[in-house]
Amino acid sequence: MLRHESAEGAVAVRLTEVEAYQGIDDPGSHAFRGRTPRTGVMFGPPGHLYVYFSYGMHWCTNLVTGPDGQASAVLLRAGEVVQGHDLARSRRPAARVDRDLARGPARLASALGIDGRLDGSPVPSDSLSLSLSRRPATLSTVRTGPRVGVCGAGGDAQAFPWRFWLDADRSVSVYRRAERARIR
DNA sequence: GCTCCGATTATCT
DNA sequence: GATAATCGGAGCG
Repeated sequence: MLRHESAEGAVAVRLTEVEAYQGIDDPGSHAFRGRTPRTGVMFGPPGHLYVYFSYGMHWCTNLVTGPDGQASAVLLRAGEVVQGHDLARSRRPAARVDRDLARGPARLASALGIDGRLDGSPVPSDSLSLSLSRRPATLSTVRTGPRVGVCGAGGDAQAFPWRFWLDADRSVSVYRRAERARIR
């Protein structure tokens, strides 16, 4: 469960879908081409947010997981809002039902009120915390598969089956064009 | 529920 | 100058 408390209030999300990115050896990772100004945080110590801007309009949130210098991170792809529903709804006016509040990486960042200003923020901190959910995942409910929207070798389902989601959880993001196109 | 399509810009080559 | 770890809305069923 990830919780962000800002001046507007607190929103917490129970994570239901993530993707792993290993680092400089992973062709699907932003870190693959080495350290750049954008990816600098990923190369730092674990326990920090790596927030990047995608497709010209969306923010996506990662948690740096590997040791200093390794650039491993986990992309937070989807979740279920479990605290601060009203605030999350006001940040996500396009979501018609609560299930869609954090169903997708950019939606999750938006619902939590995370943007580029939080790039590099430590977790935990006064405003950010990560904790066990009241409904923790079990091995039998976690499914794995190819990562979404990753182009080239990094999207190879055999080599990098590093998308993890809760089976049958309706807050898991839907497959969209980028992934379907790769399957064909 | 599904498919198609356009929006919009930081980042790197 | 091309690309991209995406989303929302329209139209259909």
